[in-house]
Amino acid sequence: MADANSHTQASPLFLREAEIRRGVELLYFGYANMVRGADGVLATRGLGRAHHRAMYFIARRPGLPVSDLLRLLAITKQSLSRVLGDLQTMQLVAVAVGARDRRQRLLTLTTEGAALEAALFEELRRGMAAAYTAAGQGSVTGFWAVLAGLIPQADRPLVEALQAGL
Amino acid sequence: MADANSHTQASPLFLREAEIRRGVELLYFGYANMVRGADGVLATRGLGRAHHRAMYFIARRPGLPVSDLLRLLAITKQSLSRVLGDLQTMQLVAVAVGARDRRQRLLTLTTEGAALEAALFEELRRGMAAAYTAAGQGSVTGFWAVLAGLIPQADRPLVEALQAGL
DNA sequence: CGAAGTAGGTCAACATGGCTGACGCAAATT
DNA sequence: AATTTGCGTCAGCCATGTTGACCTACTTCG
Repeated sequence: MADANSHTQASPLFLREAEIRRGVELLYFGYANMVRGADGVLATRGLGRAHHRAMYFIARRPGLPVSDLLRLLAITKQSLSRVLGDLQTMQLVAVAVGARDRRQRLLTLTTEGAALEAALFEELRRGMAAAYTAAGQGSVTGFWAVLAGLIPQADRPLVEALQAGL
Repeated sequence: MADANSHTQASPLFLREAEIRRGVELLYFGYANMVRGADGVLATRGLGRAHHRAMYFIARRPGLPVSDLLRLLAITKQSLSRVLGDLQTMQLVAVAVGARDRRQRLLTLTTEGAALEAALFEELRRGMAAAYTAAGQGSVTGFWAVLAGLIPQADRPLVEALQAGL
């Protein structure tokens, strides 16, 4: 890590191709390894990564309307409906009619769904906590800052809303 | 692990669930947005993300044997062979018989393949460079450190070999 | 040398999770 | 009253992953 700072003066080199590629590759492998951890748990239930993503966001924002989940996942409603159908059939997700807007379907995890999500999250937590610890707290801020910079302006409110009021 | 936390007063909170979830989410959205950038270029050629990943690593390590590419992508050879077949048919990738080991097929990009990879890389570069700039150089080191920590020990040499001798 | 292991290719069948397009309905908005 | 919005659904297609079986060519090792 002292090595990574070895170009102390040279700003012109800051955006060199090698540094971009390093970021691309670490992001690729880091993401792949993070999600791989949960696959084992998912397999025991016959679920896939798409189910995990949906459950994750529902856990994060109980009462989430379908339209919000669609925006977060950035997939079509046809794709989501298959996943959501599975989760409802398996009694992992429950829907409620919106109070303010009765057209909305508000999504929540059932008790069983919450338990499964917790088990899945534990897999993510294990890897992420180890990475935070190995890198040190100072690194975590930088990690967040660069990743936030990858998200287009237009999408940031979506992500921030997810993380608001923790 | 107590040691890594010991330099702040809020140590017990360092690995709080909210901070883990923030990392998970930023990693998810950051990765998704990075790769989305190249989709437009890929679509003009009728290619998918799997083709991009293969071309990326071949560009990164010209003369890469198939077995190494398989390890990097972590997919089966049957899956890869479809992708590689497409790329060879489209004259984007060329194969050569290994000199030391004649069983090996060493992969390289053709001139046309290299041009396409450059265009795809430019899409990645744009987003990553903007994120590096917005976050600042200090953040980039932390970004790398945390991501590296997500990669299991066993896989690190693979990634480091990719980045060696830049 | 001969046996065993390795690098790679191939056929076939199947699963997952995206997509488009076309409809329909109930509820909210104007 | 007309329009828009939120959601669901049928039907079919595509990209990309999987398993398992089987094959050749080449290298390595006893």
